[in-house]
Formats: sequence, structure tokens, C-alpha cells
Amino acid sequence: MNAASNRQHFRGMLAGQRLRITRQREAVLGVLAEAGAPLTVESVYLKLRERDAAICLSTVYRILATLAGKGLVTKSSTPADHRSRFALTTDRHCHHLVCLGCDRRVPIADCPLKELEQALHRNTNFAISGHTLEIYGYCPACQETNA
Amino acid sequence: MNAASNRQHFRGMLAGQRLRITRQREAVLGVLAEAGAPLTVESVYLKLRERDAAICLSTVYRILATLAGKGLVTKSSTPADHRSRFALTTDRHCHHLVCLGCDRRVPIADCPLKELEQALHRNTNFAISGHTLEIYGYCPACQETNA
DNA sequence: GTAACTGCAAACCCTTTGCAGCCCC
DNA sequence: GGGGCTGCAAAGGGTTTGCAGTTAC
Repeated sequence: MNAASNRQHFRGMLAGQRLRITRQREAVLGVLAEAGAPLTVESVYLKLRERDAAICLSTVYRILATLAGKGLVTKSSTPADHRSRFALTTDRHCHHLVCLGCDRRVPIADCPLKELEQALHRNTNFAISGHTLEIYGYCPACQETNA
Repeated sequence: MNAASNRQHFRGMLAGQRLRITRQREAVLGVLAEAGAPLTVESVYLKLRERDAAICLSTVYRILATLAGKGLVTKSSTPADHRSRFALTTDRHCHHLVCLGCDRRVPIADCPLKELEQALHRNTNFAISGHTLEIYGYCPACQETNA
């Protein structure tokens, strides 16, 4: 997808949720689209500053909270790191294998929890709305470094 | 287990890790033992105050950090809540079904991830050190309240 | 024009830390 | 007695908020 069509896509996403199209919101969506993986609020902010986008950190927070509320981005949090991370919401539900050394993230193809959730609903009558799953460890490169 | 034997047990846990036995540490262990589920630092602190135990919040933080370092308690963090929680370390590895309405936590018997972790290790050569899994939704009572 | 949005700075919550005094060993 | 532990208060990091000015519609 090129820059121009990306931009059209972002505008459609915002308009579809009755959100105003602002330079800042487009820029945040652009950074998340390029990243592909969940980013901390601070790194979104820093990437924007690198590309000379004038924006305030609290605005990044507000934009991400708004977009998360509309479901356009998804918030996640890592153990061993108290900062929130955000990524564009994808249709595909997916988890990550996270390296505790270098923060590299490898997507995991399947979600093994659908059956478990159905069983839990039957057993407990909870209305299950979601789950978090993250597997962490050290990638081959970081294992060598720390050895 | 009655109060006296609990107390003996706590002393053994502390001494076994070469930690000094203090009134505050015994009290923190007592609160966690009664709770059974992971507690926030603040709720540990409040429960101690309720029972007239003179203790400072930062001491609770320090005690829990120390005990977690020795493996006597286990730290966990919930999505949708940036606060850490602590529970007595149990032999049994276990996850929870959490109610987003009232914070009630129901333990889930099995961990469905052992096989997945082994497969991931084979495929990626990551040294896998752990995972987080939490399933959330609304318990029957909260479903009625919000209906 | 007007409501939504942004920038700025201050406030907020959770957590950590420096230091002086206390208490377990 | 001495070092580990605690209380207190202040600082730290991430996040939220009040308000005035700006901008999209």
C-alpha cells in the first residue's frame, strides 16, 4: 500500500467513526501502520518528532485513547513493562512471542484459546469478552549476548 | 491451617531465605494467605491498616519486592489495570478468569500453553521463560446489573 | 459559527529511593 | 553491636486533565 492510498484509508477509518480528520490523527495512524507491531506511546511520539511532525505527547495519548475507544487501534500491555502499547486493530486475532532482551516481537499464528473460552462460558456463565496472552523469553541473538 | 501454624509456616519461609522475621513481613504474608487471590499493593496495605497493623505503604512495596525476588510471592499484572498484584507462590501454575465489573477472579484449572510453548521453542529457538494469560469478561451477577 | 480537537502545563497515580532511626540476629 | 529493615517524605515515570487557543466541519 503506498502513501497516498494509506492516507485515503486513514481518512476513511476516521470518518467512518465520525472522528474529525486532523493532521495529528493521520500522522499517528501512519506511524502505527509502518510499525506493524505494538508501539509504546512514547515511541509513537518520538517517531512523529523525527519526521518533523509538530505534536504534543498528551495529544498522542488522547488520540490513541480515542482510537482505542472506537476500536481502530488495540491497546496492550506487557508484563515486565508497565507502559501501554498500541497497534492498528487487525481483523486477525493474534498473539506475540516477545523477547525480553531486545523487545523483538514474533507473531504467533493461531490462538489456542477459542475452545477454552467456550468451555469456560459453559462452566461459569461468564460473558467472556476477551483475553490477553503473551509468551516471553529470549531470542537466539539475546541468548548469545547474555551467555 | 490455623493462625499459629500459619505463623510458624511464615517464619520458616522467611528464615529459609535468610530474611529477617519482622512483624511487618509476617503480617503481609498473613494477608496474602487469607486472600488466596492476587492482591494489589494498596489492598494489602489497607487490609493491614484495618487490622491495626502499623505499617507504611512503601514498606509494603519493599516487602513484596523482596519476597518476589526470593520467589515466595509471585507478581502479576492485569491488563485494564496498570497496578501490580501479588500472591503467595503456589506450586500449581494457574490462570484466572477475571470479571471486568467486580474484579472477581476465578482460577482456571489447566494451563493450555505447555504444548504451544514447546512447539514455539522448536520453531523459533526462543528460550521461553514464561507467559501471561488472562481471560476477562463479566460474571453472571454483573451481567444482570448492567443489563 | 461552533463543537471538536490540540498544546501546554500542572496534576495524578503508582512506584521507587535517600536517609535517619529502629530492631532482629 | 551491627547490618538489615522500617518510616517518612520527596522524587520518579507514565498517564490524565483543565483551560485557552486553534481547526475541521
